[in-house]
Amino acid sequence: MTKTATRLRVVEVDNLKTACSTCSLQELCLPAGLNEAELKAVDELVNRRRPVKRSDYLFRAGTALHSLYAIRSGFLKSSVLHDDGREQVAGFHMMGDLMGMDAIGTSQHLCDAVALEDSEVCEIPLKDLEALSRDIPSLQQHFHRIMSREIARDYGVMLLLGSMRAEERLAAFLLNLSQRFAARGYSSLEFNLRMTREEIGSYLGLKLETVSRTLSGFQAQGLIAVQNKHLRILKIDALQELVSPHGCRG
Amino acid sequence: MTKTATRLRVVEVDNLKTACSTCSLQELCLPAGLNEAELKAVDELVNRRRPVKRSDYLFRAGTALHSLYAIRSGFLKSSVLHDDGREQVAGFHMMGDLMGMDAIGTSQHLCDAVALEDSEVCEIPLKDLEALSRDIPSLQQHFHRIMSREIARDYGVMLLLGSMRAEERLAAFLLNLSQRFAARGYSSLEFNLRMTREEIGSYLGLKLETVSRTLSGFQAQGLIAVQNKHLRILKIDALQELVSPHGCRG
DNA sequence: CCCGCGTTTTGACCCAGATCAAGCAGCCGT
DNA sequence: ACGGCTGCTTGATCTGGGTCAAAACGCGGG
Repeated sequence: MTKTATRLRVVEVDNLKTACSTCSLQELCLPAGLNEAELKAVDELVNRRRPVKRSDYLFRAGTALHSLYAIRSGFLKSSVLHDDGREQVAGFHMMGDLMGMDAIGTSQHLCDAVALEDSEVCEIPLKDLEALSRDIPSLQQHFHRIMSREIARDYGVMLLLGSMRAEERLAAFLLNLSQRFAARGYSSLEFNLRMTREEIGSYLGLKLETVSRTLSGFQAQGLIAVQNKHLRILKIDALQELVSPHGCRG
Repeated sequence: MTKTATRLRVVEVDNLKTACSTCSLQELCLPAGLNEAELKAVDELVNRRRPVKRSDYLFRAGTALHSLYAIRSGFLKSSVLHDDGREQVAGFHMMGDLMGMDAIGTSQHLCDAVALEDSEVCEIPLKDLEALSRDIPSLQQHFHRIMSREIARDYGVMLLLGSMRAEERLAAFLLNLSQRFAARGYSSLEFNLRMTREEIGSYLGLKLETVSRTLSGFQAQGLIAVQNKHLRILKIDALQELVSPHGCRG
C-alpha cells in the first residue's frame, strides 16, 4: 500500500497518548473488531493532534480541504456565512464528532469551524482515510455510517427549522444536547451551555431575545433551571412532551 | 463473495438500455476515466431498474435499507414526518440524483420518498457499492463526493430556513431549480414545477398561501411569469439580487 | 361534455416572534 | 477594586407570515 511514508515516523512516548487504540473516544470513533495490524494502521492515520484555542478557527469557509477532524475534547460550532453577513450556525460539535465532511464534494470548506472553548482535534488526511478504508471494510462502513448520520442529523434540523415553533425548537435542542452528553458519559440532566444565546438562536432560527425569553419561560414552568450558561433539566419528560405531544405516531 | 449471483443474470437485449455505459446520466452519476472492465462491473452493480408511478413510495421511513437509488428519470420528493403528522419536505430530487443516503447510518430509512411524477430509478445495493468502491478508487471518491454534496446542500437549506425571509427563500428555491435543470440540459428559464404549492411551502418552511402570494408578488414585479405549474423566469438577475443583495462579500 | 375534487388565488384578520430599548450581571485585564 | 465590555434579561411595540374563509380554476373520470 501507499502509506509507507508514515512508517518512518518514530513512535515517541508522547504518541502513546495519541494512539487511537488507547483513546477514550474509541467506541465513538473507531469501528469495533479491528485486529492488531489494523489498529496500528489507524493509529498512524490519525497521528497528528492539534489544539484549537477558544474562538480560533479550525478551518474557514473557502479554504482548501486537507483533512477531516475528529474532536478529542472541547466544543466547536460550524457556521455558514450568507453573502450579506448573516451567520447561520449549522451545528455544535463535541468530542467524538467528525468535522469537515461538507467539504469533500468541492475540496473546499463550505463553513467556518470555530472553537467555543479550548479544544483538541485529531487531524485525519482524507486521502489516507480513503486509502485505508479500501483495505479495512469495517472502517469504510464506519465512515459511510458517520457521513450518513450527518445527513440524517441535517434532516432533523430541517424538520426543526421548517416546522416547529420556538418552544418546540428549544426543547428539542436541549434534549439533543442532553442525549449527546449522556452518550459521552456525562450527566444528561446538568451541563453547561458552551454557546451564547445568540448562537443558540442562530442554530434554531430564532433571535437571541426569543431564546432568552423561552428559557425563562421553561424555568417559570419548572421544566429547567438556568443560570447563565449552567443548565439543569428538571422535567425531562415534560420537555419531551413539548417536542412530540403525547406519543402519537401509530 | 455474494455477487456471483448476479453473474447468472443473462444479458438480454433490453439490458443494453440499462447499462450505465450507455446511459445519458453518465456524467452525472459515474466517475470519469473508468476502463472497460470497471465499466462492466459498474453496469452489473446497477442492473436493476425500477419504475415508480406518480404518488407511489420509492421507500418509506422506518423500513430497512436495501439499496440506494439513482434517479434515471422523473421527479421525487423526500420528506420527514414529525410525530404529530406534520410533514417536512427535505428535498426534491431529479434525474442523476442519488437517494437513500440518510439511511446508511442506521440501516433504516429516515424519510419517505414519493414520486411526484412517473419516474424510473436504478437500484444500487449498498453492500455491492461498498465492495466495488474498494476496488475502484475513483468510484469510492465519487461516492464520497456525492454524500458530501448532500451534506453541503443540507447546510444551504439550513441557511435558507434559519435566516432568510419568505421572498429570499422562494427566490433561492427558483434559482436552485433553474440551475439544476440547466445542469441537465433543460431550459434554465422555463420549466414546470412538479410539486404543489404546499410541498414548496413545506420545503421552505412557509405556508402554501405565502408561497402563492409571494409568487404572485414576483409576477407583479415582472420577475417571473407563472401559470399554474408552468414557470418562466423573466429577470434572473433580479431574483439573484433578492437572495444576495448587490454582490457583497468582499 | 359536465361533474366533482384537489389545487390555487386572494382577501381580512391575528399572533408568534422580531425589533427596539433599557438596564443588569459576569468577567476580563489592569 | 474597578472600569469597560460582552452577554443576558425583560418590557413595549411592530410586523411578516400564519390562519381562516371563500371563490375560481383546472383536470381526470364517468
